[in-house]
Amino acid sequence: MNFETSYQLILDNVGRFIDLTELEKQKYISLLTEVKVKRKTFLMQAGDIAQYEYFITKGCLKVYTLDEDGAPHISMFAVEDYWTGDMASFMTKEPSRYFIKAKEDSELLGISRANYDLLFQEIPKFERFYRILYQKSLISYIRRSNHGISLTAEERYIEFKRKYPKTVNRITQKDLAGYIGITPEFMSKIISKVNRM
Amino acid sequence: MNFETSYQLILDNVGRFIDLTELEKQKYISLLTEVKVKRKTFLMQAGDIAQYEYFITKGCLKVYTLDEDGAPHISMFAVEDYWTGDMASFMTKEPSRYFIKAKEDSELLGISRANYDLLFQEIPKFERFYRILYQKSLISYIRRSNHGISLTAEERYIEFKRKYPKTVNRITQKDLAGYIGITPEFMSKIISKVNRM
DNA sequence: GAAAAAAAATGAACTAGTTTAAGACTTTTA
DNA sequence: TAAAAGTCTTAAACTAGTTCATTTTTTTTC
Repeated sequence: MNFETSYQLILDNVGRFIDLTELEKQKYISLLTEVKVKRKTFLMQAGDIAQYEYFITKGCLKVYTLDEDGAPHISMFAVEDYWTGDMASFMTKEPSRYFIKAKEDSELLGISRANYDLLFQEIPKFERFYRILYQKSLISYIRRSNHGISLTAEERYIEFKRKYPKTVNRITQKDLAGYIGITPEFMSKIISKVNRM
Repeated sequence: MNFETSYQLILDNVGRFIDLTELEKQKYISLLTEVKVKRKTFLMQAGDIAQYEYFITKGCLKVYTLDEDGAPHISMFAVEDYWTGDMASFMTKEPSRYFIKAKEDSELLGISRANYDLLFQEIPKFERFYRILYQKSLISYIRRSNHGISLTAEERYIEFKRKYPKTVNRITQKDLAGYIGITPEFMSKIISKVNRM
């Protein structure tokens, strides 16, 4: 993808919540870093300090941790038009416990911590953009953390399919199990049961 | 509690992230509504549209939903210096699925949706305040929704006790079970096991 | 396009957490 | 302050989800 196109994507995303002048758009874009990651390579690993927050313009990545037993727990699948990273590490500058690995060749736009801080000084309107972005994310995380605790694994799978019908086809059953919070074996059973219904 | 004191609490809370002039403080306070709720009464019920977001200056409330079987799922215990409400309903003006019930006589400061919108026009700095507030909440919800899925009930209980040692003593075991996501019977077993260790 | 590696399916034995029920203890209300 | 209502404990039978082991199918790599 040429960068014109990927800049257009991020400007459209920002444009949903705030209006920018041409000058502000140029300034904003000058603060971004273009990043490409090949399939099966890491954008970030546990132990790293998160240097960037990313906007995905192309591809698919998984964000996950490993528990003490080495079992993966997937916290999100990041696809086009999504923001990703480890915000806790990005803000505190402490080492992350997350891995971010590309499932497909992917293209991202990153903002460094220094530029993120600068952005608010240069274009204070971005406080509003992030206020609304975080507010919306918060609403969906609150819903997810309640659902996670009150629905059965089968219900969570049906919910995921309903909410992200395209993403289901881009990820393996094993990764979906890691997201839903069950073993791949049980995921397999659920899927064959749901398909039979 | 006199209102001087409760205003001081909310101004201190806001003051952690932004600096306000005396004039801005007065303006802000003029947008707030004082609310008292007696123990065992509701601040809000499922079906209501959330008219306010609340800051708690005194007391303890539980925020919960009921699932199809009528079983309660508690999403938070709100105590002094916390913010609460149903942000989804507050923003979209759609009916809430949450109940908020006082566990102790409580005092709150509410901001209505109209005043919340006005606040950003009058004191744009508040975009920054809420950007930071939501960002921090998001970080802790992301952590919680991952923990919820990867820890056992016993581990979640130990984690809760470590993180909110004071709150544990203000709520019943039954409510704690509703928060942890297990039955009161199993909560009872976990507590007697953990105390024996 | 063959070989190697990874993912998916299936089944049997197991465990964390639920359900139901009943009695003891504590708090609330009149 | 007695009665009622709610909370906590314990235990036995149950179910959703795990673990481990094996085979089949799909994807990746050279």
